[in-house]
Amino acid sequence: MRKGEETRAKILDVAEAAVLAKGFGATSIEELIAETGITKSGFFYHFRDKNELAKALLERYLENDTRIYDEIFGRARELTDDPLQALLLGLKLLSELLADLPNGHPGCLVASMCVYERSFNRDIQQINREAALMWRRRFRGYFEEIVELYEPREPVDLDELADMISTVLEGGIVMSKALKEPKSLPAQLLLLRTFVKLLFRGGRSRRVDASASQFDI
Amino acid sequence: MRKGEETRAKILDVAEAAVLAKGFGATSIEELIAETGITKSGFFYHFRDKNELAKALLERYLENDTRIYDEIFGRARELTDDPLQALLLGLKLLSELLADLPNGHPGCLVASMCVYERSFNRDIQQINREAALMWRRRFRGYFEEIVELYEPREPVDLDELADMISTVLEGGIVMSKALKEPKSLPAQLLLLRTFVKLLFRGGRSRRVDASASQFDI
DNA sequence: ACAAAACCGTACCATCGGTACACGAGGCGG
DNA sequence: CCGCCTCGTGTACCGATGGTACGGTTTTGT
Repeated sequence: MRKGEETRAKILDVAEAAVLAKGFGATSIEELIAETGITKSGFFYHFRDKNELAKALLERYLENDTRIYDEIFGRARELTDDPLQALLLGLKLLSELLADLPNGHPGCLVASMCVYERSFNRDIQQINREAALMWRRRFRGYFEEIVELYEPREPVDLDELADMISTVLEGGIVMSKALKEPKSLPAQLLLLRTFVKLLFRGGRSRRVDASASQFDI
Repeated sequence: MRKGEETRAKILDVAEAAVLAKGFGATSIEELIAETGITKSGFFYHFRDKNELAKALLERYLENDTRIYDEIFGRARELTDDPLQALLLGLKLLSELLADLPNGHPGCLVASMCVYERSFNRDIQQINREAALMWRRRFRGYFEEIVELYEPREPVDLDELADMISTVLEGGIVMSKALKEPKSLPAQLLLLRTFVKLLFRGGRSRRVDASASQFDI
């Protein structure tokens, strides 16, 4: 029981690295079992087909993703009472985390699977969609707290605003890879941070004491 | 000689649609020749291997891409003397164009090929990089004109700012596909437009007559 | 009319995803 | 200690695919 999950995890580890490096289609099962030290039968014992591998890969990736976001934005929230400051700090922390990755961001599995689209099962597309909606809910929640205190200088839809964080992250990953400049991704995230700052700061604050919002984190 | 290019173009048409729908790896040559009405030998007469198909595909895609940008931002530039207004108008026109695509943006080949990365030849990666740098130069040019007249409210790097347009476009495509909401991409682009507006407007204008910049396009 | 360009037909090969099925090591409870 | 279940191994096989090789044929420009 324990051993099985170990092997399974090892397959997923190897597969994730390969998929992020070469794409899902270019990752062969034979290559995975060679590096894992397993046989073909062994592989198909754990995963019925390649589709189920993709599913498991995606689910594990998203769990880890959620954990990281919870940690970063949770920590930011602990450090300040102001929701705007918390988000700005969270974006900065995330940017620093991304900048510290030695070889740049390895790539996003969601984006990787999005490219394939119709080659995959419906449930994978569903997982992808739910992941995007999950991100939207998360960041929208942050922005809802913010607009209770700060009036945006321009009218914006909170869903779209929330989506922009995911958009810049996904786009930043693509552009970082295209440019071969790992620093591009964290830079773009900081630029998005500037946008959030411009959007809510300098505008009329809805709360009485807005002095704290003038500090630059 | 003319006929050859016709067939070649037809192959590229079929291939582009297939690649954008299913990804490059999931697109089989046999499928392409079936839909093109050509034989395998005929295919390999035009392209030495799949790699060269990818290269031709990418080059053609980028030429078309450049043409569209030239047209849109050229038209915007003709309609106003103000570089900021021109860019804001261009972004709006581009957003409208993207919103009018019935099935949403078909996908970006650059992003599609970025995912594959190491499965491709060096020259494809090089083309990808040069495409990204080309976009950077284009948009940086626009921003350079702008900063001569408008002082940004926050200090920004012009390369990063230029990259953000590509970033939002690429990320918007990914998120649109993940969310299955084609309208997300044009919405994100308009949000980026809001950012540009906030960044340069309301700040001190460097020119004497800044009244025109207060019009909302 | 002639040569080059633009294919067609066929045969073949290695790899890959996937199936099927028989068998074996190891732990765990009874 | 027996038998069962988990977790695999080993082998053989299938269809599809990318790719090669090569000879033949049609189409086209000149």
